[in-house]
Amino acid sequence: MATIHDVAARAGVSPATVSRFLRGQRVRSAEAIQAAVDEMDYWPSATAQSLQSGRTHTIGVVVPDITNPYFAAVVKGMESVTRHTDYRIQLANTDESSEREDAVLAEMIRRVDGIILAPATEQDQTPLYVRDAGVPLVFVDRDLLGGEHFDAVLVNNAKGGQQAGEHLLGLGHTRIAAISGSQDTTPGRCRREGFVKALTAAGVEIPPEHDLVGDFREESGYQLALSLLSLPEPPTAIFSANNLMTLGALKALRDLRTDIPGEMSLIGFDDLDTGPLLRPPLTVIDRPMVEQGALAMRLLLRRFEDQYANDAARRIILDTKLIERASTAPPRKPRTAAGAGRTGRGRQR
Amino acid sequence: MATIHDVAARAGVSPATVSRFLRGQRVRSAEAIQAAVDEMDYWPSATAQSLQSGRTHTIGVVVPDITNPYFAAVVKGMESVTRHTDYRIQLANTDESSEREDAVLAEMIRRVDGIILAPATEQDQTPLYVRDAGVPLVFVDRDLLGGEHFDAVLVNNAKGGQQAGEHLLGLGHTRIAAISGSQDTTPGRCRREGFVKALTAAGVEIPPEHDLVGDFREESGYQLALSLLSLPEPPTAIFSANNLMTLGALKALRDLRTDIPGEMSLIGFDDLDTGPLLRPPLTVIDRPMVEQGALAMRLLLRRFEDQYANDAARRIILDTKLIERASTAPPRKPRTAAGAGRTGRGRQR
DNA sequence: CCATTCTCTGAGAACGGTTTCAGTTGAGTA
DNA sequence: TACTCAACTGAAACCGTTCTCAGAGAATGG
Repeated sequence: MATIHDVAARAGVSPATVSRFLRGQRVRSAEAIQAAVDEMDYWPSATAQSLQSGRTHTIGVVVPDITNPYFAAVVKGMESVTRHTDYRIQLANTDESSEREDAVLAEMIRRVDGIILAPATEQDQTPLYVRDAGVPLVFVDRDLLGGEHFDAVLVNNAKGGQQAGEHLLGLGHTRIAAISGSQDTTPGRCRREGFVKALTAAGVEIPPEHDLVGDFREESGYQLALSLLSLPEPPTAIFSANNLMTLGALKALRDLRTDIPGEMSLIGFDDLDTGPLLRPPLTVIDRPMVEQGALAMRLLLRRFEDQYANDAARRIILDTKLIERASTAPPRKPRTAAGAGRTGRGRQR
Repeated sequence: MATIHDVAARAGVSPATVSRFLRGQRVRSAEAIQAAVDEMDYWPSATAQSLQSGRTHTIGVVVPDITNPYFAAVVKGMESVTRHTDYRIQLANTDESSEREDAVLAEMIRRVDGIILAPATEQDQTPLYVRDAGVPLVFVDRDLLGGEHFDAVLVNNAKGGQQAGEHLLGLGHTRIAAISGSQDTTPGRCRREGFVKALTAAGVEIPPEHDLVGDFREESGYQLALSLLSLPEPPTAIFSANNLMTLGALKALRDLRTDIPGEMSLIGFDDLDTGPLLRPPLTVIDRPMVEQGALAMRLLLRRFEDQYANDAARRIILDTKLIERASTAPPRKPRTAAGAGRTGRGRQR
């Protein structure tokens, strides 16, 4: 690997002059230097430049699970922004584990200029430590309790949950269940709160056995849906708080041959590529995904510009949107008298 | 940010001694140094260490599209390996563009210790340049013409295509179409070749208008499926060469209300999370995904161990597996006499 | 008690760039 | 011819580590 000294020697100038030439300054021996650079196929060492400048031009991106299509889309959005800059992305998964997140962050702050994080829980303290280390931090998808002073790109989860609730109520459901996400994450908590709020406002109560909490993974959606279906009096509609759990719930309903939406309506949070192709096509609360990633990256890159470096935290809250497809419908038997007879698990076809 | 000099001064020793202590050597003033490190919350600069050692402990991962569930899974597999090491992943998308890939690689070789690449085309020359630069390179999913001297983790694409063809033939199809991927990629070319070979071996010809080539993206699957359906004599079965194009084809069939598998059988390459949930559940050629990523990463990390650094290239070729679900079935009317009547586009229900 | 080994230490030179600072050069002017 | 000033240059310091090497001090052996 040729160094700047080698090039300088070959061109008959000092390393300083080569450095100046490469950064665009006018230099007397430009041709000679260019020739030497070409002949030796010289590229400056990024590491040496980083050491000198104190900047790595690398952004750390920490997400719970890259195979979750939502996060894949978010990362793609980030990439679409960095592509036009000289920043690159260092990626890490936390598998929804705070410990893993702590380890990743502690490591990362030594090698990146900024971090975009979807924290594993709202209570994490490590992110505060990241800021102390002088590394700008942007939250995406999930917030932190006391995170108001950090940039963030979120969605109005409470309203999204509310939309889901109101949609089911509007169809006439009254026995409604929720499969929520981890209650120590912002989306998990807020989606549930918004959902419950909608029901309460309509005078519909959600009994504890219908108010379940999962962990955002497919398996928990599957298990919790199974448990709902085995209740003596199962709900007529389920709200599932993220894409993977919705998939799990769908599998459970399929396994038990529950008719959707005849016997059970299902509404999810976050659309899927295959959402329209599923049997039945899924009704979901949708939100911008790629855009969220792109916005978060732009927010972060702004922090590197002197004029914005000390601005107040910018909190971008995007709106959710109901996409009505065919997995929700009015309940088959509108609740008439108090049911003494227990509703058997129906078999279709 | 405290430096090793600050710590040394505080502990009353030289920087060299602090460095030695930190790397586990025995040192007389261990307690004093430890105390200084703790009090100042000192962490060595990764950049300075890199400059000194010549290693960045970073692996570049270059894939066409991280939102493709296959590549997301592959990356996750890689991450599951690096997690237990002190290597991290730098991620880049190429959007299937050779130019973008060239730019990314040229940049990357200056900042990573090794690269795992799914090349945009088989003809790319830049990867050879990567090796010249002394950066170990491993191919995953896709190979390079003349890439035999590089480590690689691939699947037996030809055999996979053949399996797909034989499956359709076995069901009795004779009017069979293929929606292949880019023919300048290994998987695109080999899957098609294997598929055609199976048909040819059975004496079934695939006319040019049934032998279509897409670009691995959903939209091309959609468009090509549409064009197949608009033929005067459409096929009774389609083989689609990757997950996204299969999704596109499925959407086209859905849009035209084509009955699957009644009117049209569909077999895809690569399974999807939602594969079993789709209407109908998809028959696919499956392959290990997470494992492929993990294997590729292990292959690469081996190159950093002196004892393996100069070993011959290791080429791991994994097997594909047919997963029979409900999107393939015998053709409704087994081909009897030469059809003069043109088969209208059927409407169901 | 001296010679020999062993263990630990710090100064200083890398690593490969950029930046500062004090020149040097040469053109333009009096 | 001497003087001024702008444009360019190179030596050396610096970024924060690790490594080399010579030397100091302690332990061991005779």
